[in-house]
Amino acid sequence: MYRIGELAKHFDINQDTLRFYEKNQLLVPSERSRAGYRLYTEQDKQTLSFILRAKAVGFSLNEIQELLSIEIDKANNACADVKTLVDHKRLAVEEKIAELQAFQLSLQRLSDACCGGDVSAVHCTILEALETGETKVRSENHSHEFKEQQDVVAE
Amino acid sequence: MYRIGELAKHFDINQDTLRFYEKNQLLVPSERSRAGYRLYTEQDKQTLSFILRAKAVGFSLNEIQELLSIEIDKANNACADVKTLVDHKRLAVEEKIAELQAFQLSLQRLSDACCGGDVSAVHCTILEALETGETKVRSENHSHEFKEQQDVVAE
DNA sequence: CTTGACCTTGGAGTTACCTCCAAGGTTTAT
DNA sequence: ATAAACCTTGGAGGTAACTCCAAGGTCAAG
Repeated sequence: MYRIGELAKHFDINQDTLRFYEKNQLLVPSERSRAGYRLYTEQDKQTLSFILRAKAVGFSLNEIQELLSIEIDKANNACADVKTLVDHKRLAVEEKIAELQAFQLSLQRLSDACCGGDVSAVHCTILEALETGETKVRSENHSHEFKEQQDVVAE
Repeated sequence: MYRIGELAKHFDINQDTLRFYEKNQLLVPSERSRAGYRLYTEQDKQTLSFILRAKAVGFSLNEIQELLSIEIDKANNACADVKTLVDHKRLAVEEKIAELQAFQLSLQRLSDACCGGDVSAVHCTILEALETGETKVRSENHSHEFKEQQDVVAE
């Protein structure tokens, strides 16, 4: 059993965040001490860990609640519905992974373009690294002048 | 050249979001028409695409700006610093990917535990699927007391 | 020349997600 | 038994990221 302060400290979050999660039914401590202190079980701790990790990869608290409330139960007829929901989430996660892997690759390219120095890359940004399959090589066209005026188009 | 409405429609976002991004220096349209209309180039469109994808995988606008402003330039002495930043980001992305893959796996298990029906799983939640290496099999302990979870997080 | 669909700006309002505060009760150490 | 370090509640405040609104300018079509 953890008290709110312990748990908060363990995950380096604010106690108020835990109270907030409780108010919003994301994480309700399994017990209360006689004095009314929140008491979190090991299971609660697991759940919190899940919540924080899900948050870190871009799920909203609403989505996380949705995930937490999924309970596949063969005795339940709604099983097919649940499966649909899960598969839907799975697709979303798959997309996120793909996005991140593209990121990963482009950051790698950015890193490689730098200092490592066997390539002739002179200039590179994340966008260029993402865009092109290879490290963008701009062999010396630094046309970084300011263009003074917005001389129109669009009639 | 795209006008704000076209671009917004293309990405299914609000025009005001684009104005907001401009105000916060995330995406400043390359040009303005004589009348003052924002004109976005193909390049701007690319950048927007990047911003939205980065957002989807949990980066804050501040972080995205940081990513966008990374410019590896061999002529620049700050190259090592940039490499450090990039590698740092790369680590963060790697972690996100790992998290998502764990998710992926557990969702898969959830899905498999359902309907597919060759296993004897009777009950399974995302937490249990994450926790255990195998599909959690609870052969018949339905302690489904009522949990009155009323007011779910906003709606 | 008017209509309607565009666009502009500044500023206010909203939502999600916390974070802080005040007033007070509980526990533990000295 | 008093201090400190915990905890409680309700409610206000804060930040990020939009989202909406009003008043008005632009532009192609009829």
